[in-house]
Amino acid sequence: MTQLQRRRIPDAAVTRLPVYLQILNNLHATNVLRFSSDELAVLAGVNAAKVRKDLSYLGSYGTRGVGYEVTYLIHQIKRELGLLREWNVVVIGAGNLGCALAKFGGFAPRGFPVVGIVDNDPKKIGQTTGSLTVGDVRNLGKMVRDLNVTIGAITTSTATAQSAVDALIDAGVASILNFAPIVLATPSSVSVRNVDLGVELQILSYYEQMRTEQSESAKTQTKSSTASV
Amino acid sequence: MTQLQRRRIPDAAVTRLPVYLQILNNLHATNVLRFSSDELAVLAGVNAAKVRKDLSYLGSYGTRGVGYEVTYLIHQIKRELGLLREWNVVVIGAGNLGCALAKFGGFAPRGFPVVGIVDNDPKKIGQTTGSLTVGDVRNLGKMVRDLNVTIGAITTSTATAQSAVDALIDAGVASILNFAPIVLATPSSVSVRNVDLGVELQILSYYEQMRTEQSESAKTQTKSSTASV
DNA sequence: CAGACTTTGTGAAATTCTGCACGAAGGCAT
DNA sequence: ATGCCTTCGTGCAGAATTTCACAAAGTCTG
Repeated sequence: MTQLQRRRIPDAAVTRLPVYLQILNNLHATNVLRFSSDELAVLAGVNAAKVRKDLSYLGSYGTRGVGYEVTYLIHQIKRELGLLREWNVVVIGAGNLGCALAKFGGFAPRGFPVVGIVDNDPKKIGQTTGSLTVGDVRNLGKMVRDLNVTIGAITTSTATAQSAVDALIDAGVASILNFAPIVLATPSSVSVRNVDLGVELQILSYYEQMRTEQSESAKTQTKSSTASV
Repeated sequence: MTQLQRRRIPDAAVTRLPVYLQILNNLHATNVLRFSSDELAVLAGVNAAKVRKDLSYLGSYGTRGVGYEVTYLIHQIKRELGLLREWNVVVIGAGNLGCALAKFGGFAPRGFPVVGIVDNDPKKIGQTTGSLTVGDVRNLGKMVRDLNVTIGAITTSTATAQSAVDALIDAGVASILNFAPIVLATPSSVSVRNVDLGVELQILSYYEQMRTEQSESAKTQTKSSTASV
């Protein structure tokens, strides 16, 4: 029972906590003070017991017979996810997507300021996008150190994505958001989250086809699946 | 009892098949004819037994002692995922992201042509983006029927995302790619895939914080578990 | 303050997913 | 053909995740 070390939260629960946080922020914005696991479960589209178990990984912050306090739970989730501080982001690849991310102001207020953008194309280096100037990818190491970067977003072409991630890891960045449609080779100490619309569409295609075939065979069976990233 | 119906593939496997397909397409492009489960496992960053089990859901298409044929497997995965036909996509919300998706030509060649884009803002309706003209969301039903749309991509503001998905479901669309940072309320017969960069960043934040704390404590602790996503 | 009512927190069962281990099935060399 | 080598396909056990079910702990009412 001596649990000085932080409790480890199951991966599956970690992916749901940001969703809960989003919902609680909305509740807070509409002046809701308290919520029950049942209410949150409906809003998040999951089982109520799962909500309670997920929240219990943070500690026992509910009150039996009453529920949870919105603001307090928001704080606890933020604490657990490491959102009480900022994590600086650098974008690699100053193409359409990279520049859009750099210009988009929506990440800084959520704690993920984009503090730099780099490319390997001499024609792009030096151009400005939003409030940032595109740097040379060869100076990535210095940039990471000077600007205290912890997260790298890869928006390069597929062909250069692997060298981009190698450069990031070299520079000491261990959290990567990858937009290139490729599986990156990384040591297991590095976290990678892939965002690939092609993959998402193909997953939808599978379930769509299942439905199509099912309604064509016009019989019993109504099994469906909903998936979230 | 009678198993005329298609084998049901586990959800976890369905999400990996598109990744395998991607890799096999690359192998094909570099004139590789055959591959073993081991080779694909390395490229996909997963266990070889998992690869074999995943592929076995398609049928027994490997040759013992030899491996799998690249082109044949590509075809089988496409068949299973429903990628031998096209699935038409409509974009709801003609903002930055919506227009970018409409203009981006990368989906049509992969079997997901964007055939329409709509908005509810009179100022946007009638404008052209790429080869498409922004339609009125009130005509969504007709558009879905006339253009045989099966997938809807929601790129509206958070505030209008729910009414957008309601309209899609009304129109008979049951596969939804949602970019709005909100959990959509949908019947269980509808498939939803969420793409939310904020959620992804927050997940990365959790594991980054775990690493940070671990390297800071870097003492006395006997139990050290490595976190990898 | 007692009893009815609500909702949490969590063991335990059920389900899903993963990975090992090995028999089966092919190729290849002699 | 025979025997060796490689690699698939899969049964099974263990891990992870989800769900159930209920005691515990609180509120509320009269």
